[in-house]
Amino acid sequence: MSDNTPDFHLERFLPYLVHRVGSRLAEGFGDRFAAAGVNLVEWRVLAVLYEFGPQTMGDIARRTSINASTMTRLIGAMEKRALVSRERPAGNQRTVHVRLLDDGRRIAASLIPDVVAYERELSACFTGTELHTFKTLLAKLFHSVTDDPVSDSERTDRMVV
Amino acid sequence: MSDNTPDFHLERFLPYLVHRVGSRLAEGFGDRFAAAGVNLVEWRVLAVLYEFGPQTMGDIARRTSINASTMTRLIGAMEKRALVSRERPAGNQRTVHVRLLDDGRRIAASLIPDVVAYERELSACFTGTELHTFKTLLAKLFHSVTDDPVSDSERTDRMVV
DNA sequence: CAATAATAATTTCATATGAAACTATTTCAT
DNA sequence: ATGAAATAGTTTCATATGAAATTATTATTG
Repeated sequence: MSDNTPDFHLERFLPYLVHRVGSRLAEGFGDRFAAAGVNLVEWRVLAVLYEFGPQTMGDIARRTSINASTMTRLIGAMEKRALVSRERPAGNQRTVHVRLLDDGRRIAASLIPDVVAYERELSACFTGTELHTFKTLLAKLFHSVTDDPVSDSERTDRMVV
Repeated sequence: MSDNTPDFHLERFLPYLVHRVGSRLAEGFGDRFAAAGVNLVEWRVLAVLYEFGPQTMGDIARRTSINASTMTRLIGAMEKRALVSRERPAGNQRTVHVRLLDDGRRIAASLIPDVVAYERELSACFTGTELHTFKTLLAKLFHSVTDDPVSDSERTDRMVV
């Protein structure tokens, strides 16, 4: 054993495993949105707005793992299509609150059954227990490598409501 | 219950969970390569060459989930830096065999301890059993959504050797 | 054994992306 | 309260990316 490199196998390397699964899932996702007139990243934005309600650019960026400058452009484009609205709230003028408009909400809602079906297809290889375990471990890992998943505006909303 | 949309929660939605974990892991990965003079996608290429030996452009593309045209550019750049070599083999002139050169192999080998350490940090939130289960489920899902992970040249290698 | 189809890689082209610089607003410290 | 630091979002700019067209080679089939 004069070899000092640890024994390493790509097929059991965590980032590799996650990356390839992520790529594959994203690919398979594509066509499901074409009909609704949105792409994958736009779906992600609609989904977090649908799920968590009105929120700041930064919150959406964090929740979708989309870069801030990309987010500016993305929300700009979605605003033009009247899927979302943008507003600087009176309370904090440096933030921008984004909210779903009717068309955006309609599209989001119409996609839910599709994505649920997609997930069901994907999960066909798992038992119910496996699926549950898998999701739990994914969430656990995510939280472990994340300091603050999401910040202010969500909390503000909770307090206000 | 006049509501016909299935109850849907993003935080338990498989593609969402995978995507955000993947993004996070990729981010954390970045700086570990800067010193060695390669970026994330270049690391991926080096890693599959290191693990699976000489192979075609297509094989690398499939294994790394990197698009074919991106791969052409990427291998071109790595060839210029003498990390890999490119050759049209006599047997099949329409394929291109890529192999690690000394510098590429050296860099790959030098990064292994780093990425192993990175994985260990990531896995700190898991028990040994959880980590094993997690990887197994990731691999299972990947294979389930994949027809043919990798094709010819690898098999050819096996037969020839 | 041509003619056609399929495959592998590359090139072109239009678009998407992220880092860094910039602007505006709010928070902090003295 | 005033100046300094921090934060949120946008803009600029250079680079990365993928889809489709292109070229070259190998397989198929009539």
